[in-house]
Amino acid sequence: MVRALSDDELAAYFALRGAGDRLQRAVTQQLRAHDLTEVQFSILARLGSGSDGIGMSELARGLVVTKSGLTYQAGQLERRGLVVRRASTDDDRVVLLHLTPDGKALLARVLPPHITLVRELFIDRIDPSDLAIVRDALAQVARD
Amino acid sequence: MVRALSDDELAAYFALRGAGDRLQRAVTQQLRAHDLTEVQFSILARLGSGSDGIGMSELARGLVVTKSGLTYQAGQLERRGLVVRRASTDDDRVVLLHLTPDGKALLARVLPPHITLVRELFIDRIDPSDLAIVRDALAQVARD
DNA sequence: TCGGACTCGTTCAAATTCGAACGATAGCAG
DNA sequence: CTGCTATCGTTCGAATTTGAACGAGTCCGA
Repeated sequence: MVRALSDDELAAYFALRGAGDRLQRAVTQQLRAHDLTEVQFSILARLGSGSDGIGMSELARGLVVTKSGLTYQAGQLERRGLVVRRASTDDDRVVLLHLTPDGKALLARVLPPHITLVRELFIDRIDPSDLAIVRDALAQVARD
Repeated sequence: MVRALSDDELAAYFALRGAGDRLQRAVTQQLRAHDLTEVQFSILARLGSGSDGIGMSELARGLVVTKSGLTYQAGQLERRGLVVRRASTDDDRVVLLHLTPDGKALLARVLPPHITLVRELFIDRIDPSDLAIVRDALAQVARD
């Protein structure tokens, strides 16, 4: 038998979905001004967070996209000169994706308003003393 | 000047995205056994939560989908006999979407495992004494 | 070293999604 | 009542996303 969700539990679940949707909508809309989709931004942001390139499969696992979807978007970004593909020296099967200088420059333009948006919609709406609780709780959900 | 996000804030942001993605992946995979996409399930679930039909635009606003996307999916569900379109008596522009008996039956089959999944991945991972805090915090984010 | 199982990134066709139209209806100020 | 504006759901073409192949490379036990 399945135990139904209590009102509190249901409300928490809806709040999680609602918060995610809300943030996604706002981010998507903001990115459109820079001709970037959410997926494309995620790729650039992930590449920008480290100094080395990232393999396609590893990248696809981190984002919410299939390998073939990433192949397509990597092509779009490469066509715009924001990203380059390079062969891996370690593993001949692997294609490493790297940011170009143009890609870094675009990321540098897009990131500040993105951070402002996250602050406005997420961080600033949570009581600072609750933030650690929320962070830890959500991290448990995200955990594999 | 944009104030950067602190480590804690950034971790909270990533945790939110991670939690949402994690849940979405698991739900999507589970629904595939019933030949339903996440969007289709959302439509059925929303229709099932009330006894009256819901207008297309109102429905689209609640879900993360455009009006034209909803037109398409409503067509898919109608083709499978899970849903029917009816004219609204109040407003001739409005098309009300209703669950059919088959739609209700399918929803009744899909909901229990869905609830079990939500419990397993979300509710049970959060300390019960923290749940209210998480719920309220996320509700603030979801708020318009 | 061989062979089988796995992972890599890509290709392809099909399914889905989007945004910009559009015709029809509602609501409201004058 | 008459315009004007907004909202309704749909259509259309283009863009994106998916899943199932595939060829190539890696790994590991026999």
